Amino acid sequence: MLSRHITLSDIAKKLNVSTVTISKALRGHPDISPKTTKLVKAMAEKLGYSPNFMARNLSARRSNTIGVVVPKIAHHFFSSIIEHIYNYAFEHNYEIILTVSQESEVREKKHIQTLLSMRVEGIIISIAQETKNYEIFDTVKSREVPLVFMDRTPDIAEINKVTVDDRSGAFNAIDYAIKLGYRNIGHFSGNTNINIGRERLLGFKQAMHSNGIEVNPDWVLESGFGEKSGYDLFMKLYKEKNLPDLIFAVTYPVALGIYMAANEVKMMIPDDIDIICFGNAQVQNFLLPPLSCVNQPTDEIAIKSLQVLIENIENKETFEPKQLIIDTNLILRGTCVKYNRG
Amino acid sequence: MLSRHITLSDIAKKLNVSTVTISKALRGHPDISPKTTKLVKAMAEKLGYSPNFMARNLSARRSNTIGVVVPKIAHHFFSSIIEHIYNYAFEHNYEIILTVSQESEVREKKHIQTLLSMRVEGIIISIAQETKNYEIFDTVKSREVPLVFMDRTPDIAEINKVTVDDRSGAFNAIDYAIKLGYRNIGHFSGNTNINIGRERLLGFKQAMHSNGIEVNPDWVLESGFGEKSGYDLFMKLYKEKNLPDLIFAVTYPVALGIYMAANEVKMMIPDDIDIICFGNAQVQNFLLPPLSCVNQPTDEIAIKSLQVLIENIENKETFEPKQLIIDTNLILRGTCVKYNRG
DNA sequence: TTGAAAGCGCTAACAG
DNA sequence: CTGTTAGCGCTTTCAA
Repeated sequence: MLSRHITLSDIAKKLNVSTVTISKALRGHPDISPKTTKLVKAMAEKLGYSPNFMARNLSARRSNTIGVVVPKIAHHFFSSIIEHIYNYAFEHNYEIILTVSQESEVREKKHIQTLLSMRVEGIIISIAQETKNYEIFDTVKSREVPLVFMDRTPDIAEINKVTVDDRSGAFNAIDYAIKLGYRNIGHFSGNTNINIGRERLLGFKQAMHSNGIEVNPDWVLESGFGEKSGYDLFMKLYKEKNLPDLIFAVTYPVALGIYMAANEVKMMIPDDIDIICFGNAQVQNFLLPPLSCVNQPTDEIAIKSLQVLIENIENKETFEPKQLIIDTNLILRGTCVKYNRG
Repeated sequence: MLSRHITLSDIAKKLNVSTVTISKALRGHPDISPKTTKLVKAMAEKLGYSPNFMARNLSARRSNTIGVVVPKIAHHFFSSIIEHIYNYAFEHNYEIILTVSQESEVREKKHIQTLLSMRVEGIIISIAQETKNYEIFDTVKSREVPLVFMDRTPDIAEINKVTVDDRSGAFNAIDYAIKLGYRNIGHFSGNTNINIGRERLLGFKQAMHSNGIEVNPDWVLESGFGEKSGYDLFMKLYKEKNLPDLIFAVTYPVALGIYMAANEVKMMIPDDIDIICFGNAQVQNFLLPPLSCVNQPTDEIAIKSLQVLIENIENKETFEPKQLIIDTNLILRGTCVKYNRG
């Protein structure tokens, strides 16, 4: 780092004033006369001054920075959410420090510690699928750093949460499918340790029950949220020669994994096996066949999460934890073939 | 921020030693006896101490942090690269500050200034498509902050660059297509202001020329790198009733835009119109039809970029700018239909 | 082996 | 309007 960087006192010396004057002038403080302010700014510009973020924040005791922890980034749902978070934060003058846990609890914990170390003013997190120990969140709380759980949340009371209505999203999808005539329906549920897995599974079961259909336990399989899970589970059922007619995939990547596996064993979607998944991505329109899904509005999730967080940051004393639930909607495309033939 | 955070002196008081002892002990400095070190660490743990990143870096004059600027994030190429960068940085004990320019020159500049302000030790950047003014990069240079341009680079000598071999990637794809029998080939070239647009266009033209085929200027269209560009250009040609047999799309999103447009006007890919694009994504296998592409190894791009950067950071005195060029390979799938029928 | 002193670059009080 | 003083939390000499 070595001081190739201009400091306040460099400018001060040039102008024969104190560093305080410079500091104030640069921030447009009303103490300083317009004349001096102009002069100072000009000199700063000329010298290529760039304020030392760390010194400034250390001194001012605030960082204007928000930490974000997501499990994955090369995944449409998260990359889209992150993009929205960046945009909104940018408009509201917060910096974002993004970290990626890679679905690892250890890494997640380390990232949170780093963020605390950076003295971020708040954290938005979507927890890793393997996360079981919630102590670290207590740590965050004890540091009085506002925290918002987004989409993937642990089961803790009195926290800020922004989730989608997973249960009714799943319910509506399956209920609709049943009304179309599907009976043999399976569900690749991801990890039911996490709310999204658990709730989607619940919605699935409720839809089955309320339509008087038995759930076949062979077809309701738990695993992860990625391509590999979809691929592996499909292959398992394929080898057992025990495939349902329709699979409800807990995420879009899981559905992709099914496409991959089906493709490999030359089974045709949607005729031999059909799919609906939770989570939308534009590209689903162009899959072979186009993939039906439960749409979760990523922009709304991102913006609401940030709004809650900022509100919490800016009204620490009076703020009460908020739980927002965002609606989903069913989008029917090439899969869910009975819809198209109906 | 208010001090809900434990400091060195909090620990020091508890233990009746100086902050210096604590500081050293915590960092495992050999000055301190194993006994005290153990005691200090235990107490720090107990109190939930987390070092103040800003204070530490301000004092130590280094941040152990690397800044990254990308134009987009909800795009497989970049999200994949970023994921690799995170992983590699994590292993090498650097923090990553990721920023997204959204293809905007203004935002890009602001982000770079923020990164400088944060005193990052180096920057990896993939420039926005509209960026024309390179002054900011001189600023970075004058601050002696190592800089690596990744994939999308400006035309400046004496800089670190990690790019793929865009020209021969494009050349090979088109040359191959021609040998398969295609004659009426168009190219949606993106923005040729940037190396990747320019080089891919060049490769395209060279392949055409070297096979003695005239380039039809109506079919070689410049625009952006996103879905919308592909969509708009396709619609333009469609309305003019002047479509080639094969379109070479400068990026995967541009190709997706073509899928969207073709779908809308009920033209069939690959029979009515065919596509090859630059850039790979796993999901391309499952498009209707699967999309042929020039594959760019994102892991290699990411890791090499970071390696060059870290080398530059750690050997500032002796380091010489490096230009790495990474090979591509052609992946033929459902599009490029003559291949499949050949 | 430990600690006192000084300072990183900046800002918040308070005085002048 | 401007400057002095003090201190944010930490690390780096250098002395004890």
